[in-house]
Amino acid sequence: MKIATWNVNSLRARADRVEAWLERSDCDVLAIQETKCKDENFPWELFERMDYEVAHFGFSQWNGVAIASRVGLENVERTFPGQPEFGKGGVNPEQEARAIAATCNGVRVWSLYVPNGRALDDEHMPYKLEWLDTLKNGAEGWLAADPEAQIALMGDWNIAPQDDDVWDIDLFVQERLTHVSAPERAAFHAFEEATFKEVVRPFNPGPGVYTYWDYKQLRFPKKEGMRIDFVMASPALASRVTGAVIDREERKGKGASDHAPVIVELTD
DNA sequence: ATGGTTGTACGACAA
Repeated sequence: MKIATWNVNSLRARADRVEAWLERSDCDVLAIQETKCKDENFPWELFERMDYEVAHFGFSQWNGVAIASRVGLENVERTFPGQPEFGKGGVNPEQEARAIAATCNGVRVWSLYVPNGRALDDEHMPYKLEWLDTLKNGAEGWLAADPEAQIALMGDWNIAPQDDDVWDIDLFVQERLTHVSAPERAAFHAFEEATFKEVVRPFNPGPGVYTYWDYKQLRFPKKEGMRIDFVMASPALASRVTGAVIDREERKGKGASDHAPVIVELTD
């Protein structure tokens, strides 16, 4: 079985590329982030045509997550328990469309779009950290309830856990940029301390291996990217992983998302 | 050339 995650940066703008990619990648499950649409605008026919079931969670032009599967799609869950709202205590607190889960052929798949902290001193940063901590606590509970659970926490984590996960760590530190700060990295490593294993890196070691390249400043041709898309697997799922691929080719050409798809192969 | 983009409520804001 092959499961994948991909921040498509608008599913409607990317519909043709997503369809072509599904066709050639031969993936059984695709966790999608940044659909940037509501259900009424969602390209349901695309997935019908390709014989995938699909579940979507999106209620505005922002965020939006989905899971497509051709090996079953059961017990769909939108948001994780206690998922923080942004602007809590403000006028319009909003629980954003950043997490959806479904069980696909025995694997509990979460499509996650971790909040962007925007700046180290921005109010989105504590939101991001609380969001991750709450998810981690929940995931710990799922494993405590069933240590053999096969859980895939996959998506755009908006964190670069190691210095060589960005093209120039000195620049990030000097400019006080997000994604590489100690609190963000600690929030990421907390999942590993909770016995989840990031299963993409071992098959795709750096330096210079990325999953995202900014549209601006010719980042892709200059090979200046970031490794911020990950698959965190529970121990039982991690033991099934036989390979992982970052599909850098998909970042090429006109009309590409700024993120590459990330595929994980599992034994039966 | 010292900036270079792309997506979304069409236009300011997010990444």
